[in-house]
Amino acid sequence: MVESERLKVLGKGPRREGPVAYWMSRDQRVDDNWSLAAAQEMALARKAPLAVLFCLVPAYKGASRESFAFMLGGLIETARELARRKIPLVFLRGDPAVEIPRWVGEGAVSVLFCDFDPLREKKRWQEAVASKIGIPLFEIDGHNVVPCRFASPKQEYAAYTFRPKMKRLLPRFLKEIPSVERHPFRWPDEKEGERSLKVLAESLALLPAPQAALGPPGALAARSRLARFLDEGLARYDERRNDPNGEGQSGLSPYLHFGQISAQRVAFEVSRADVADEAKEAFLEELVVRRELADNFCLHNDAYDRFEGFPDWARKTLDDHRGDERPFLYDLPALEAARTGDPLWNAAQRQMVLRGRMQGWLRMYWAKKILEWSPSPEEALERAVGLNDRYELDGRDPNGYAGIAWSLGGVHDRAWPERPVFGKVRYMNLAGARRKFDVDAFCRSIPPFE
DNA sequence: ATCGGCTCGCGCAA
DNA sequence: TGCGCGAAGCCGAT
Repeated sequence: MVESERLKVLGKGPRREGPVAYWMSRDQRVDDNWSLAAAQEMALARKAPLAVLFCLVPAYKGASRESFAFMLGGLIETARELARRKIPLVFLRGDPAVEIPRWVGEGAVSVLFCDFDPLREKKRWQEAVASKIGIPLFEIDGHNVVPCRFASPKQEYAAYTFRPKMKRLLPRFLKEIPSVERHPFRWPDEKEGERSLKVLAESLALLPAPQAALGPPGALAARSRLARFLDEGLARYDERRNDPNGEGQSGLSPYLHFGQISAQRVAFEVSRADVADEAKEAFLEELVVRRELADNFCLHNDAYDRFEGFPDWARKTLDDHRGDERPFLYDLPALEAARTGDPLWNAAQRQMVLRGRMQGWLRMYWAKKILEWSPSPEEALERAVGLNDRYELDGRDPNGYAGIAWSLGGVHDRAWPERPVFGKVRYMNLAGARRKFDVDAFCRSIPPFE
């Protein structure tokens, strides 16, 4: 039974007979998917067929072809899993605001479910779809462990204001998730799913061959990554996560971003793991508190990727320092090609481009240096967001926008001693990195661009 | 190696 | 209204 806390009615319409559909976007999995479970629950109650829709938006936010390949690889697995349960995955391409209503109308669908997503493009698509389809549109938040709208009704000032709310609510959401069963009511067009699978495979064939450095996509790969982390990484997570040398982090971020694994599943397994409480707390702090704080930030702050989204004190202090001399200025091509005077920054940039992921602590350092080396905060923000969205497998995600806003604009942070360019925004430098870990070993470990 | 100061504002206690 | 405290820090003093 899906909790009402996960549900928001985005569109209303008359109750009528007909198939049920789920417009999958951010949660691209079959297992542990509350939206899909809710859709099936309703379809079973109505003795109606069920289909899952996915609408691919070409060139979405400048994502790299490797990111698309990672997503499509996961979607093919999802399509096969759905087929085993006699549920077609219908694969559309184009503008969701056009394609979803068209398909819903042609199929005489009676109810549509969708995922929760706080980003503006997704909200606009959902609004457009809701206004066009004339049937109920139900949003289900199965991406967050504690549903975002329920966790807090406003933008949280910092982690310390959000953490107690999460701590209080988390236990009631750490539980088993209903599985999706073989659907007894057949979709009218039996070939629909097969045709989509073919289109998916063709789309994937046009993209670059999967690179081993990026890691394998899909729900199965995500589960085995989780199993390995529970086995080998979790116990020492607290001491190793901030060292870019080695495998201290879980490596789950790309899977979580595409919803190839459920955060609730990860949190549930971690909470039951046989390790010290400190290790669990440290990981759940990242997975739940920080990750879901990012959704909170984007949902309640329309300017989540703009200067105007920074807190007053940070905007003021950055304004005060606009005229400061910037001794090292790089243009975007120099940054993109990892040709700056900072070997650590260059290595971090290469790690992102070559592997589609950057170690967590380095992401902060990386973004702050872009502020230091850009003519204005606005330019820095645009560059950081653009590079992150393009090259990170987990780019185009609230976590990226919140992380960059933390680094450049003091979001969820506090004021620090005033200095050039940064003003009172927290500063980081290479000396600090050297204090924390072996910088040279890290730089050597990332190969140069050829 | 360790420590205090730097600095802002939220949220709670009073 | 006062007070404690906070994602990953820096820097200089001891």
